[in-house]
Amino acid sequence: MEDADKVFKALADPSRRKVLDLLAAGNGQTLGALCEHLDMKRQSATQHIGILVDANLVTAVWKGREKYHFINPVPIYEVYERWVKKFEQSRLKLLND
Amino acid sequence: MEDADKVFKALADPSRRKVLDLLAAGNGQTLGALCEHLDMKRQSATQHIGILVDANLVTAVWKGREKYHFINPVPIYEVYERWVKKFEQSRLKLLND
DNA sequence: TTGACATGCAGGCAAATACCTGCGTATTGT
DNA sequence: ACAATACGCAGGTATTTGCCTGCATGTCAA
Repeated sequence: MEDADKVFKALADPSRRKVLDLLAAGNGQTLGALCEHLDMKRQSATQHIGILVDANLVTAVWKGREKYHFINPVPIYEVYERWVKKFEQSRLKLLND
Repeated sequence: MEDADKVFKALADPSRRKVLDLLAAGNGQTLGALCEHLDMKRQSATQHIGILVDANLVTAVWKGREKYHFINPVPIYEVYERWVKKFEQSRLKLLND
């Protein structure tokens, strides 16, 4: 799968976007900590986070028996570079009309 | 479904992103014209475009028996406002390290 | 050392997705 | 008028998704 596809697919789910918001609010949280705010079983959350990691939006680091999660803002910025800037011109044009 | 969800889900498919690229290259194309560049039946393309219209990323206008399609860049900009700006800070921080 | 804790792994299932085919409808040009 | 054109609508199907349950594994603390 293409990179852009992984990123968009990862972002196309409210639970996964919530994980990003949770990490933006406090980076380096464990799976358990994240689960407290997600309305699903731990194993389901693991799958969602796996998709985020695969899209390179999140990095996971083991420390003992705990797994800490960190945001990686780079892919989301690349999406902006590729998909937002392109349409920015026509948006501004639209505002002038 | 939430607005952001519709937009992200719409963007989470390479064929639909291709439609946006096609319209960015030439706004106001008919379904038939778009289909020439999409590797699927017209009816399938219609479904994809329906999702783009529902996400308000594309507007369709009938003229006789032809249907013309136009990009609407606003939702994609709102996604930027909500999801890119937020992580911009941590990205710049990352670049400094 | 042993029990509690944090997480992984495998499999099952209902719903959503992304295609398809077949047919119907409105518009256009001859 | 009528055939070709541009498109919609309905339904069927294989695959993917998002959740679950049950069990296994590794780590920490008493």
